[in-house]
Amino acid sequence: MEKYRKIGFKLTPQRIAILDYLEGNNEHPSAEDIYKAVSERFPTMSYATVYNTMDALAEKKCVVELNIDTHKKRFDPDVRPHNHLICTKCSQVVDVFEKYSLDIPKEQRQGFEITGNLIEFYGVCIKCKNGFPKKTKE
Amino acid sequence: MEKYRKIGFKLTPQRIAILDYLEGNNEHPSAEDIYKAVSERFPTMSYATVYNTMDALAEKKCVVELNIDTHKKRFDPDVRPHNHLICTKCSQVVDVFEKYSLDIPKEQRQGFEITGNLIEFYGVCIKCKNGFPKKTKE
DNA sequence: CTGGCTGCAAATCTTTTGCATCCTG
DNA sequence: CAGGATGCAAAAGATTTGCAGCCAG
Repeated sequence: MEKYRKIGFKLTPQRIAILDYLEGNNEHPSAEDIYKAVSERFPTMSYATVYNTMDALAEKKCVVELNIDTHKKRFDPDVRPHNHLICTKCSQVVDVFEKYSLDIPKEQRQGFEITGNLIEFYGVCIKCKNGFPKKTKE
Repeated sequence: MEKYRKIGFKLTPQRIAILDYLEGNNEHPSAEDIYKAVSERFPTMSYATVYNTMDALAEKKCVVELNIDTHKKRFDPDVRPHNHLICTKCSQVVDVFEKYSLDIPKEQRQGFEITGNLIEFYGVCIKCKNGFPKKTKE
């Protein structure tokens, strides 16, 4: 926790509650997930605070924003380089730490300077395969 | 054009205008881009029609929906399997047709049945590198 | 004490929906 | 001529913003 203060991230009770929720969380929660979980402890918690906090954390590279859903940002508190495996039925996202080194042949780079890559694997998770899909909106 | 009618896709003047706009377009346009371009010819064109048409095309696999931006869907009229290279400064997206075969070791699959993958390469395009970034909102 | 943080409400942006009308096949 | 498509306006969902009051450093 001290590390946050050191990098100029002011710790408030709300922020600590969010950090607690994110600690070790590998469910790639959305802003809504975070809001719902944390507002149980902080009934006055607002979305503005969730978004502010997540923006600040992303800026300090303490969290990664995922563009997996089109119109719902999700957050990954694990900032180690890794890829994702996404269930096409229930949208669950799990981490894949296998390393892949990918290169684009020069002829195909179109002048870009490559800085990195992200692999999204798609599949069907074990629950959905067995006919017990986790409920989601879509 | 005949091929659309054959697969049960009813052709209206608006739809033909959208298809014309998409033909050979490799700029991965958003609904807004499509709406703006096509409504010049069809002043009464509505977003509802753009979304309806794109949904219908996606369902017939004539177009692919891209989740590159968080809350702005983009469309790719090129349905051949390929990956994308995205400029982190101006959000331009270019196609990469190099083939990569990626596999997740069994131990890391967590019971998933893998169906596919998508690679997003990140980089800085030649214009942004040279200090002439294409204007975007963000 | 001061600048950054909070929380409410209102605004914004993208996408969806309801529905009466229109027109392709 | 029937069923799907259109287009308007309103609704919905996610995120952002304005701003007054609060509190960590």
